[in-house]
Amino acid sequence: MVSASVKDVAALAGVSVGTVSNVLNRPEKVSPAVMTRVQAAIEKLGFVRNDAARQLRAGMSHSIGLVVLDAANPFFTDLARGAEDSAAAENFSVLVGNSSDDEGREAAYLDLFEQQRVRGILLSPVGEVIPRLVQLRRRGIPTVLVDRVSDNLSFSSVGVDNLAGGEMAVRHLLSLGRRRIAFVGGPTTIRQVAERLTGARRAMGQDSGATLEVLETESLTVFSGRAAGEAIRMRAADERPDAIFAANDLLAVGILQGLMLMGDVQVPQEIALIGYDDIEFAAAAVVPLSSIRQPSVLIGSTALELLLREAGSEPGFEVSHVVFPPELVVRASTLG
Amino acid sequence: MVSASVKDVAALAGVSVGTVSNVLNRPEKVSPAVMTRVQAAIEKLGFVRNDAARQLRAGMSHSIGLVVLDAANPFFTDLARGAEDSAAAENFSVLVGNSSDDEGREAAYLDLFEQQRVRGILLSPVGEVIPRLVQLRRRGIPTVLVDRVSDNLSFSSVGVDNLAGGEMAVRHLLSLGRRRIAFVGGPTTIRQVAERLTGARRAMGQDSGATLEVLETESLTVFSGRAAGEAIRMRAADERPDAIFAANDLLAVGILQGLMLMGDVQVPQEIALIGYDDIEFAAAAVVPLSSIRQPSVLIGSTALELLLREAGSEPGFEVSHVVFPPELVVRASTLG
DNA sequence: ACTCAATAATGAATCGTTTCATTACAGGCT
DNA sequence: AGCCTGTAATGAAACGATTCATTATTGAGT
Repeated sequence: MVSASVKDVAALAGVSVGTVSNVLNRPEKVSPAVMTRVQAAIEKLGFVRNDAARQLRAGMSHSIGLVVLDAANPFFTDLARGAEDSAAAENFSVLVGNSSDDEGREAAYLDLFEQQRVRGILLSPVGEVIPRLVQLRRRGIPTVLVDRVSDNLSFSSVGVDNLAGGEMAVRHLLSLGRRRIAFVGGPTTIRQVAERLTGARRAMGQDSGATLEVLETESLTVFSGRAAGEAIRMRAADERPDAIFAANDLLAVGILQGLMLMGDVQVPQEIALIGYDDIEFAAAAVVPLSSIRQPSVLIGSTALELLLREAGSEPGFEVSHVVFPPELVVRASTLG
Repeated sequence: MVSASVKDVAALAGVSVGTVSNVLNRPEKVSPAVMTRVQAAIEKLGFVRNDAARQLRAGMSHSIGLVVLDAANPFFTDLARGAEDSAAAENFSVLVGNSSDDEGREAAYLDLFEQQRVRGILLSPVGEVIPRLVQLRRRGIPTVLVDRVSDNLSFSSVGVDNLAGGEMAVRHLLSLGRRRIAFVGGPTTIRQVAERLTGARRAMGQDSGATLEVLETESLTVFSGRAAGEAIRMRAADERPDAIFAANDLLAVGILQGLMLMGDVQVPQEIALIGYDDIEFAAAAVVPLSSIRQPSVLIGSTALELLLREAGSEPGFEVSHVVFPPELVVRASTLG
């Protein structure tokens, strides 16, 4: 026998299975004498609850599914930590899936989570998943969108205002007196990138003397950034921008390296640089990076709380949208 | 009704539940006519298997538990990816838990995984967990240790030879003609750190003209590294080491920044620097970092394969120990 | 026509836990 | 003694998928 069941425990303690269950779930209903007898039996047999059986009976699991775009990005690591902490406080656990920007993997995780009858799903979406989410909701599994706002109002969401963030970044660069701004980021099919760019354009609109150049990258990684930085370094000095807004910090770190190679271009003297996310590494870069902070841990914990609230409610529950304000963090890369 | 069961499908298709199950699990046993009828019913009702019920019946889940020391360290992110890919190939899924170097959290995840009756556990251990692992194995849940070798031979393990790695790093520094070597890392209670240091000492033994200084840090993070780097930069030039071996790449990145601040110390001219792990970021650092590569993805996939093999076997199965050789990767930080 | 074998479909039993209506019992009160 | 109340403990039913021994059906072979 591989593991003991309540029945075994009951037999050893000389009580009924119902009583064992009471010991486990409603200790106050059990007399002290029986209590200790049952506990001794549990101890002796090394009894461990079978979660599958509990779930089957309960009809729902005690887990939450989380699907992130990129498990290697510190932003999502932090977000996941926030969600896990909040979940633990309510005795839930979080299953993390990494979609790696791939619609197929995203769909596979949603299927898996549905089979597991998770209590709800936290999702930073890749593809056009709304119909699938509607279906899931109809089957009793609510979703909260994270790191994404505004677009489809029929699902709750928690995120940061990317437009405001983009605007804030570029306005900061303009306030330093910079006039030839470059936006580096891509692919622009990624919603967050597109929104930050829109925000940047909005900031430009207020200042007619300045220009905005857009350099699209293949991905939001350090390597893409480095390539972009080197491309800029190769230009004649008077063709370079005097400030760069990178769509995220990984890019910004790469750009920094591309620019400074051989000491060619000084940051911030010649080119000011600002990133997005304020990952831990931004502050630790060679030239500490200015950035637009997103409260990643808070986003995760808030989303989870919203989700649990929604999961416990009746259909027709009204969804809510939490938008945290982005915050400008100024460091050496945009001083002077 | 929140979701349909096999019974509902059977009723709609006008067959028995057993037949529905056959459609799902033994399609070859079912006549084409019935097949399509059942599939139509499944489609119509939006039937989704209930994983809890399957598991209960099967007695075991189709999941593997993985507990890592630090989800934010790219090394573990890569390892997890390797494990997930391998698992997916055999139709298993991986549940990831982050122990954050904390024995309590580690224990909590082991409990959770036992309740879920996972098929096996991949663990990079924090505390003294062997007794607990013995217990789990007795209950039918095998464990494979990752990123840890040699110590307890009663469990399978997959890792890299940290002694050899440490030796390799320091021998490389000596071969450059450097003589005043510093080892930066800590806390030395972390097994991997201690082993790398031992390896470093072994390399020193072969060269009597050289000295090894040990600088212990509080953690293996960029910030700890930066502090160590700054401390070294503050010394009089002739008291500085001429080469540094950092216990991991996060530290090395920090050290690099601490040293180069204000352009004071040149790497590698004045001080050569080598890290450990060869995370993606090492190659992308301002001065690309030499490092000791660990095949993180491969470690993860190998460990998972070992685990599944062990899970499918009889008790008494002999454990195995896979030790990958570390590999020296030379980049700009140790040239010249 | 009849037997036999092969193929399809059936449905009751099972996994382990929780729930809840029911029973058992002790002690207080008249 | 008889009745009532409240507390403890009971054990059968339920959750949903899978399995497997059994039954039904078909068709080939004589």
